[in-house]
Amino acid sequence: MSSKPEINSRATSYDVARLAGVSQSAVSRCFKPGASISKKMRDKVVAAAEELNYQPNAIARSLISQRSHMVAILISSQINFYYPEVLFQLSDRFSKNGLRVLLFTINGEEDVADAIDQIWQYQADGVISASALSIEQHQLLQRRQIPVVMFNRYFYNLPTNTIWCDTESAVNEMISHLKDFGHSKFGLLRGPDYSMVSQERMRLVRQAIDTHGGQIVSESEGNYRYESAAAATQELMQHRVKPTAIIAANDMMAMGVLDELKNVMGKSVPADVSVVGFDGIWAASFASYELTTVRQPIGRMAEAAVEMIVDRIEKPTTSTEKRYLTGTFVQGTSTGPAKAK
Amino acid sequence: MSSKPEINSRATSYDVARLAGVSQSAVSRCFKPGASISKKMRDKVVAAAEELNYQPNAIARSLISQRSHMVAILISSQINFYYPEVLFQLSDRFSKNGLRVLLFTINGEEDVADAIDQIWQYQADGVISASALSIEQHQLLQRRQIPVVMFNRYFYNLPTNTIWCDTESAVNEMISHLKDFGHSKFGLLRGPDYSMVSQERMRLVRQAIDTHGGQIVSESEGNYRYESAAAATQELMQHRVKPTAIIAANDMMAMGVLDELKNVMGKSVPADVSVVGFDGIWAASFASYELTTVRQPIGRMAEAAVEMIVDRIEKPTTSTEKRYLTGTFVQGTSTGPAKAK
DNA sequence: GTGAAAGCGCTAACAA
DNA sequence: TTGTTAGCGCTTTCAC
Repeated sequence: MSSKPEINSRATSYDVARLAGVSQSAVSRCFKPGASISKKMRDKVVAAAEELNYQPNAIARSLISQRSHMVAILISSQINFYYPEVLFQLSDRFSKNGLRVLLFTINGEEDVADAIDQIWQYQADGVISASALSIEQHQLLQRRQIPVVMFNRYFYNLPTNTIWCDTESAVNEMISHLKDFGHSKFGLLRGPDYSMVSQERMRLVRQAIDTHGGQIVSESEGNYRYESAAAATQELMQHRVKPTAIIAANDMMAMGVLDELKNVMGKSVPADVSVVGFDGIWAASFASYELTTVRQPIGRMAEAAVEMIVDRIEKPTTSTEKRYLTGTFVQGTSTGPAKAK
Repeated sequence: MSSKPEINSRATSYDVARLAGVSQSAVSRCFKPGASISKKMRDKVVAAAEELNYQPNAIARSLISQRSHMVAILISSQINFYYPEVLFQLSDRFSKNGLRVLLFTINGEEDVADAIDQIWQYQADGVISASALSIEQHQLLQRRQIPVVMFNRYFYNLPTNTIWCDTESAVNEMISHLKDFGHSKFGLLRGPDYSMVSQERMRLVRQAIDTHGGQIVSESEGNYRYESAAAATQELMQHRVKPTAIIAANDMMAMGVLDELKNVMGKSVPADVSVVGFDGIWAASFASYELTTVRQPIGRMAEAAVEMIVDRIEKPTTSTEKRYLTGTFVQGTSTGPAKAK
């Protein structure tokens, strides 16, 4: 009766072993899936464990087995609806895969450096980066043998594990859709210059406009955030030749464009101007916006990212891979016939 | 020259000690803030550590020191803009405090139970719960001596650490504001019945309506989510006596109400109906909504939560505390003069 | 199938 | 101030 450890103090595998009258290693085996152990032994141990409320100490386990079963997620803490969607999708899936999430919200370059150190110190098994990562930082992780999967970003000419959204055909559809509505004068709202996502999207847009005909009458740059769209919209619309359709590099800014046009400039969307975005975030589907956009299959991308990192953790020699998931064109009510001249 | 450990294999404090020609414990001390160590020794160790790219293994440190420096955050993964705001605020602050975040996104009751086990196994130093937690689950954490801070929820008659938003005076202002606009027929859109936040908000609303005069002509219930507002709005407006102002238990639903009224029912807001919400989430301030609402000081609440859990971690005997931060009334453009009969 | 024993990498007495 | 030593709680050979 007195073999119970102090109330309040946590039971260890030794306590369980003593109570069950077996060796400590037997207890360990009992909690290791697929270990060879007789039913009788298992029952004894489980009973003792239950009585003592025993659960293995994951920290000790990590130390000896060199596997923390923790995965780090790096994600921008910028207020932007895209990141939370990605984060929650990833997190939900990691827990289903028996992995814990170590969260690092990133506000600036220093945060990344710090996160990378913590990842190293805490022996995270892998990293998903949905935040800016420099080549040096990526290489540092590689040198430390920590598998990395980049979410929606990659480096040129560098083997990386990447989940990317291929929007080429969707962009084509989008421009063709605008063209069908009679649009030929486009305004472009780019993302930040350093953003590969923005570069790629804008490249595809230009290419599609070339193909389908039309011209870009004005351009401006935002920082992906809602607020940045207000000034950018003014800039786009102040041009001598006004665009009849505005293409923003992400939904967040497209929502800002729409709001500026409707609620500040007194324009009507899509009667006066059509607006399109990229991402397919949830908010873009709200009745006040109903954006026409190119949707990323965020759920499937998260699924793929988790799968990819799990594979690399289990088999570190697995070669790098880029997975391109196809984005889809989604027609909302933010686009309509171009206003007759 | 050959005392360097295998390239690729991580350096330990022993490797550093060997290279620096000192004892392993000296290395340990060097990385422990405030340990007594001579400058000369520190320089030697730091140089060796740098050469080997040494950083202490946090897992081993946690095992021996019984402090993981990890804090668990439980948060609903429901698609609702409120939670991500809270999560990012908390996470940013935890990293500033030298604590790592172990994230648990919660989809249902089972997820909570699972998270609680993981928290125990991973020896999280503390827990912030911004998700539903049963009394039993809370008590289990208490029995395991893990400090818990509840974010925006608490139990009656049970000592808990809680961060709560006091909206009483703001609600009064809100109702008085509506009254000034000539509103006297209110529609209430409650949150789920089990939600204390909703109960409290609705209680204060009723109380304020009693005080200022007016009647509740119709009521319905939603689940806090945007989508649930559509049907609820129809229900509210189908009543014989129609409300001129609708009060929703959170902004997310208020946005849904506004969209249903404007974009589906063809009403004008606030000309036909006024709409108010609770929370003060970022999206509620977008030009398409500009909700009149009661704002929670989310940043300060997060700050308080972090402070509270840090205190409890450092001094476990600290008594429980409830902190009530005051919400503020924010006037948007979703409210205006009541339509003359 | 089971037990004994050797660590994983670190911190924290305790001596010197 | 520094080094020696004993674990933290577990996994994993290795005998039996």
